[in-house]
Amino acid sequence: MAVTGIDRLDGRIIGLLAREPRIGVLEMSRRLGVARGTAQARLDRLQSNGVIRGFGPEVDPAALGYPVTAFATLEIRQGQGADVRAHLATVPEVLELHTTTGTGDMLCRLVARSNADLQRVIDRVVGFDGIVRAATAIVMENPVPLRIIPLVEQAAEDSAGHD
Amino acid sequence: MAVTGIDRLDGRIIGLLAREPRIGVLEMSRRLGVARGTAQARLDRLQSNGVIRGFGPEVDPAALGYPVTAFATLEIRQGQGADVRAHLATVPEVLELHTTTGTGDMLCRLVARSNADLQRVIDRVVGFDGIVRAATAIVMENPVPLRIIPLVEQAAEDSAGHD
DNA sequence: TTTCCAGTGGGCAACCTGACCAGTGATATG
DNA sequence: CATATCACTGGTCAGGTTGCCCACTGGAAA
Repeated sequence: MAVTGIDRLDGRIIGLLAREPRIGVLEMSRRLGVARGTAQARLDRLQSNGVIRGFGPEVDPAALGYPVTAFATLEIRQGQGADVRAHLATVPEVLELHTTTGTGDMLCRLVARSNADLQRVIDRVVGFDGIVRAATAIVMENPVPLRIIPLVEQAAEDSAGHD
Repeated sequence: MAVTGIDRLDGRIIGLLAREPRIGVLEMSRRLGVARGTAQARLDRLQSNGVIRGFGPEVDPAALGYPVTAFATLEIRQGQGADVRAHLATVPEVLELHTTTGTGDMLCRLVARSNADLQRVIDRVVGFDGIVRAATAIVMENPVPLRIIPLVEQAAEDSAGHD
């Protein structure tokens, strides 16, 4: 079914939702200048498409007492990948894990209560047999926090031609 | 301001919201077995605390036509940091940017329409004077997608003692 | 003891949702 | 050309939810 293109209206819906997440379908249709049913249908489609995965609460780890973020590049012993994945999944401070090409085999995002606490987290992460080596980079600043709107706008424009 | 501890009830609220984001305060209070006002007040506090940053839609880049994710480690020429940050902020495919300690100076998350397209994105990213060198790791699998619930539970348990 | 705070349980009007429906214009399809 | 199909409009409806109010309770701190 080709790529799930989105048009400008879809883009505006996502933008609106990003700016004011608690907005209802009715208010949304008013701002967009379309009928409520249309806004409803578009939103339903975006969700069943998988373009919008959900509206989960965005929790700030810092506010939870975990102000330190780090990225760790892990080198894995051959054939231990599955075990390492399972191990890392049990560590709450591992927020995200990817397997990658390149120098390391895996990349994970960690948080900790302090720089000192990061040592504990890293020990727990690498204290597992399949992990050969770990290189950690502590995050100092976050000039661009995780964002999606510019990409949504790009995608909406791209598909505008054949729409 | 001490650390913004959360207790078990807060933890359950966040968990509930994560599982069923479209749930209302009334239904939430029913599930939690507390009065509606309590659920309301807790939720308000979590939001003004900054623990819950918002309820923005989670958009899947893959569904938008960007199925390829990569991480790039950038080395920056001394004193060019601010310029590079500004440059990267203008690239829609840059989803996230951090300045870090360690081998590189910055780490950014990229998406692209294909492996071939990733070349275009990287060219655009590094086609800027202040960037000395870039090392890119393409994401193959994502065994642990960005998550927060385990950490929330951890935080809720930790503060349960002195609560 | 008094005050403060979080929580309870209830009530109220206004609003929103999900579900319908008939009608319209544009775009395929025969 | 006639006919489906599709997305959209604009409207209705009952039922649920929200935001706001109130009085009351129990625990903790001053």
